[in-house]
Amino acid sequence: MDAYASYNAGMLTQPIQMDQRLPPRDQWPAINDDCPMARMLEVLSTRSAFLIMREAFYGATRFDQFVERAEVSEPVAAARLRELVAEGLLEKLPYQEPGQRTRHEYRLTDKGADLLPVLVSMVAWGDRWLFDREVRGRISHIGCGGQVTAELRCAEGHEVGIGELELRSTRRLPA
Amino acid sequence: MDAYASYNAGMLTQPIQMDQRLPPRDQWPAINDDCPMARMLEVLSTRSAFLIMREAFYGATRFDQFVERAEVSEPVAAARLRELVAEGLLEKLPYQEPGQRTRHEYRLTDKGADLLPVLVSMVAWGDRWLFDREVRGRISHIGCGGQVTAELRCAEGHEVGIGELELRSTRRLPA
DNA sequence: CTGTATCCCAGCGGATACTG
DNA sequence: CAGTATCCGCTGGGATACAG
Repeated sequence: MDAYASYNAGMLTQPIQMDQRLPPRDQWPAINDDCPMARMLEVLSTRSAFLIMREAFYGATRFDQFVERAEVSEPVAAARLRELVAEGLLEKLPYQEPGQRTRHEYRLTDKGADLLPVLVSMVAWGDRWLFDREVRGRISHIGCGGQVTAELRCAEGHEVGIGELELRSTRRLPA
Repeated sequence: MDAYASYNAGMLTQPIQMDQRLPPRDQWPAINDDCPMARMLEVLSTRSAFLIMREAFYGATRFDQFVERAEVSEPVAAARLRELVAEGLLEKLPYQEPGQRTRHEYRLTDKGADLLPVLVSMVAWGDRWLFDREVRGRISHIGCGGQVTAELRCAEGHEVGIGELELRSTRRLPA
């Protein structure tokens, strides 16, 4: 029980089969190696990476746009863009406007675009708790125009509050 | 137009009144000072802070639990816990079990608990893109038992994809 | 316009040892 | 059990200058 409690410490980790025997303690994988949140923080580890991604969502595609709008220095922008491309969150594509030389643009990949719920929920939290406001109309649904937020919902469609959550530890056993 | 385009560079910032005259460029507030996401990253700036918060959600309350489960060193845990308490994400409460001396426990505040959508969306992204899986049952709704995820939804209840979003720049003018 | 090279500083975070 | 003190290496990130 104590072993399980300790082993299952990561809420945000992998599925566990509770009926299996546990391997020796020293063979347990590190919690953070199996935690998708911890791994996500390795991909998007720095403040500047978030800022670059923010501007990519807003529509920045060129190097100087990222530098100015994310308010980071050129070396930092270059490093983050290179890393984000390597991680597959952005892609660097050649394009050519008529009569211009070939240029490159940074575009969100599906993998990168799928981070939007993370950014949106961060924004919602910041608005509520750091600016003490609920901002409406920042992001809306094309067509119906409804305000878009990141909310916790269950498969049945119910909106879920923090008190209505059942958190199951889901640590996977090592192979 | 160019001025507006540049001034409005932050998708994730504050409401702008487009019909007002702009102040001189050098009086514009820094983009990141007005961006709730950037400000949120100051509060929760480090990897270890996220790990500590993760364990708080999972139920850790004591110092040694945070150290073991978040896999951070004692000095780091102490520093992060102190900062998170100062920021109001956790609170340090005295408690006493019968026959024991007074101890302290770290509890999520409302402000801290409200970060759950951020963590959940990070987890969902990590599961999908770093572990190549969709995990079901990690977090569920007490009562109906339905899987809980952080989704982008509009006020009308529609699930919103990345292509269906209208991002309005909402930068507030300086006072 | 899109970077790279170099220098420099501050802060994160581990290891170790020590205290109430 | 719950930290603090100290040391030290690594990295993020700014400033500046230079290059294709």
